[in-house]
Amino acid sequence: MADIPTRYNPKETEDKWYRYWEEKNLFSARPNPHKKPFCIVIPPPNVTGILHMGHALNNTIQDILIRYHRMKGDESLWMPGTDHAGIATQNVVEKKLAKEGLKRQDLGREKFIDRVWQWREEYGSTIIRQLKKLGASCDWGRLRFTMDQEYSRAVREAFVQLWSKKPSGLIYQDDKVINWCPRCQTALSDEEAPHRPLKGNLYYMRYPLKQGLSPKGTVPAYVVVATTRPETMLGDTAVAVNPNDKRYKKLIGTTITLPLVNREIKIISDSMVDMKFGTGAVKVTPAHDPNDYLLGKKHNLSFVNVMYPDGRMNENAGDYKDMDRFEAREVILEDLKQKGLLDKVQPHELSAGHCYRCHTIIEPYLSKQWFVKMKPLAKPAIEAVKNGRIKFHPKRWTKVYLNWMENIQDWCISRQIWWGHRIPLWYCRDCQKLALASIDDPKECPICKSANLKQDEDVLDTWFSSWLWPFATFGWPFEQKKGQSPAGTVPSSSEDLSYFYPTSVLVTAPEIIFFWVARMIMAGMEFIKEIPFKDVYIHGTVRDIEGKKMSKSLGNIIDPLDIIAEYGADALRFSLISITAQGQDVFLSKERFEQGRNFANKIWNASRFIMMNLEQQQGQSPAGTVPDLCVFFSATRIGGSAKNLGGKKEGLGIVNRWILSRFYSVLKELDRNLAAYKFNEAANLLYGFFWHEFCDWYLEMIKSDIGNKHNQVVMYKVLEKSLRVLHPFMPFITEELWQRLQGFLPKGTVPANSIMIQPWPHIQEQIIDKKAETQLSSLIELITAIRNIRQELEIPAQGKINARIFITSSPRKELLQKMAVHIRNLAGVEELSFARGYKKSAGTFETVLKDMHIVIHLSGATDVQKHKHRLQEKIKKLEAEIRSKEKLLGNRNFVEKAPGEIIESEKAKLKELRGRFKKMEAIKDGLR
RNA sequence: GGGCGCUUGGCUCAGUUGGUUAGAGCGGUAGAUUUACAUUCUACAGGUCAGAGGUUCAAGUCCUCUAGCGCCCACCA
Repeated sequence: MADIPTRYNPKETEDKWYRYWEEKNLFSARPNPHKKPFCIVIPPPNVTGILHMGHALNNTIQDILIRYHRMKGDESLWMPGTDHAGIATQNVVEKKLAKEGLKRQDLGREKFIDRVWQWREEYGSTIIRQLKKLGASCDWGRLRFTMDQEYSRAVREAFVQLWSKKPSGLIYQDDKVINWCPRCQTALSDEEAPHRPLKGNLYYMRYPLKQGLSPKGTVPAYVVVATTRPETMLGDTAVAVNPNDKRYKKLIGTTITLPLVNREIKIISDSMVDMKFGTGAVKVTPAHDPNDYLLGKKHNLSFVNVMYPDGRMNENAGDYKDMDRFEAREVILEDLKQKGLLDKVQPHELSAGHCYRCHTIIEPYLSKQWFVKMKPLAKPAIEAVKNGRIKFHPKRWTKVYLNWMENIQDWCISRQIWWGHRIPLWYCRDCQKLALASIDDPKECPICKSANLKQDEDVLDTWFSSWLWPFATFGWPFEQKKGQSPAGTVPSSSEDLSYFYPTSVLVTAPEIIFFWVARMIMAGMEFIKEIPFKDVYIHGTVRDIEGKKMSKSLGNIIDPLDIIAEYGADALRFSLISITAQGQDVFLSKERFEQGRNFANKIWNASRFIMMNLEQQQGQSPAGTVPDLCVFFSATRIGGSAKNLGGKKEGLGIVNRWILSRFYSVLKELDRNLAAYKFNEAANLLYGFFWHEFCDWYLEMIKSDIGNKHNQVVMYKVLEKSLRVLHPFMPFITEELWQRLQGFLPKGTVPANSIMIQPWPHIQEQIIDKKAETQLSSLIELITAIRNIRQELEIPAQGKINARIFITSSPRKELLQKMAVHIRNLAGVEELSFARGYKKSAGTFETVLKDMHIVIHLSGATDVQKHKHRLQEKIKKLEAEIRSKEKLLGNRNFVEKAPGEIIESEKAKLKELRGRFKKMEAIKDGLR
């Protein structure tokens, strides 16, 4: 077949087939009562996202599952979409504005939001295009966006439901110290402010007592407090000590004059104070520390906020007003030093929250925010996992989930940004009351009927919309929906939801468990009263070869799109999967992708070879015109029983029976691995089977008689089925080759559309032939042994050797005789003979292999010493093995307690080893 | 302070419920090639499975402890 190039070129196939699949609408899924549903909702990437290796891994896994189930006959839906990613997207657009010298405030809220939408029109589909490059078979007709009108309605619905939950709503507003990002200028949830270690200092500051030194010197002049954030001292409203601390007992209730601001504050006592830390006296800043906030509440302290939202000091900071918080720190320290109030400075490792979007150090900040009460939501979500309705894979994540859920804190959901779902609460400007929470924009105040209403300024946390993803994407809520979509297009009732929900599996990374997985479970239980998914598969994090997380700032990124361009999407997918052990992190280097590329090329060339030979047998005309082959193809109908082949299975010949048996044995294991989410094992299984068994042994063996009809049929069948089972892993190359193979189908058979909708091969137990598998592995062993001697003795490849095989069992002898042609061809043996009884002859080189004694006759000189040396080494190994077996079998405990079959096999093994040892010794002694 | 993961040939990693001689890819060494594929083929070398103890007839695999590395959570100012 002259038109098949010798190398696989992904560029010529990938886009072509992706377009084809989309045109044929092969990704779409609709409720089908005759099929089982299988559904995955995609973790919606940010609209600002560009495909990174984490995405590539995450989506390859999902695509494998979806394609696998689609082929297995499930109605398989992969629901796609993107996330509006409030803060991230707003930041991107603000940066763009900054280049024009503008701030978002210059535009105003509405115009700014218009700009964001504009931005999303232009760039928002980048990630979708990239997912397509990867081969993702999402049902794109259903693409959702969390800011879509329909979706936004779901968000409001969820808010209002929680708000109006009986007996008391689950949403409340409160003044609390929350995580504040001074750069993004918004509140964040605890999850959005991960703690990172920070090198800093512990500053010991002297706070003078108001009464000063007592006459007898029994009271000190000052109390020393330690802090890592000196700038917050401007907001101190107390100093706290432990009530049991003898050092400070007398001072409790006395007054301190706070330096620099000269505020009078009290020394209070609280058991929360750790006597062992610092000086045992702690400054209390209720407006800038969550602990101090609690103390402040408990002891009725005043709350002095000393910062503007942007992290500069405010009017409460006196002389330090308008300084940045870290600049103020330095100046304050200097001023304290001047006054002799800086006691000492110690280096100190601390950890501080960082904004997960811009990495700025979080300021604990007192402000009025909206919260969701989480305990009531967590309860059923904990139950769903505890009773096994939702399972984590690997299991260990269950504990992580439960631990978090059982200690869950209320969720701060208000954000002081513009891009997002605005909180659906309205206030009346006239009666000055909170008017209502509503799904639709209200026209008037329900209390005073005024139309002068104002909506809350804040937007909701992005995750407040994502947690609804598994059902909001199906059009929830339904009852309020008016009007159906045009007949026969997208079902707009709850039909989809009731068919596909609960979804089958959620695939994501560990860092998303709290943000999203846990919350989706809570939302599912709360709003649908049903779990959102049955399985959660947590895969590892993609790291660079040194174990660092890949990130732009570290500059260690391997761009999946570069890999696709260089090696192809299939290579990217296959390599990623084959190195990703279940749930373990992935350490990546570019070279890793060569394996995938090489494998793709191997598949390509094996197919090329087979097609060339099918064609050669059939002349240049389309294959199906050769009647003989037609008969065979129709007799064997894909998936048909091998018994139909040429009358009976035996007629196929042992090599064909072997490869068919291996295929189905591998298939069995493949199914097992996929069901257990062991993708790497599945991939490596296919790799080993296709490359080493099918190409290196099977094709090499049938090569010499490739025109044989049995060989023709079997090589075709195994190739065709291998392509199918490889398809979920490597969709593009398998489609390309499978389409080419269609040309060999008998005339009149209508070729199917695409490999992706072919049935997944059924396991055919009657074709699995363990006897043939054993026989072939013994043949392979024999051939390998002869090759080994050959190379050991440095016999050139063209050098002729003759071999005589002594074998006592006559059925085994007959069998080997039948396969003699393979021994000749693959081991390069010219004259081959078999005999039952061993006879010593001169000028030979020998080795012993289980029940076979191999004698090689050579012409020409060879290195006898080398051979002898190697023999000696093998004998040594044998001796060691024999000794350990003897010891084992000599152990009374073993003989009494081990299962009979184990003992028997050990005995047989020992016998065989002893026999082999004897023969090897004899061979060695025969050598001079 | 809790929790989790990892430690297996030069490198990167697999190893199901304990049961023959612990596997793969890359790298190394030696050889092959007008043959489907040099993105190839063949053969070889290389491992006391981090350390110690325990359970067991039998441990890379189960238990305990130790060491090193990594991650997550937590209000040590």
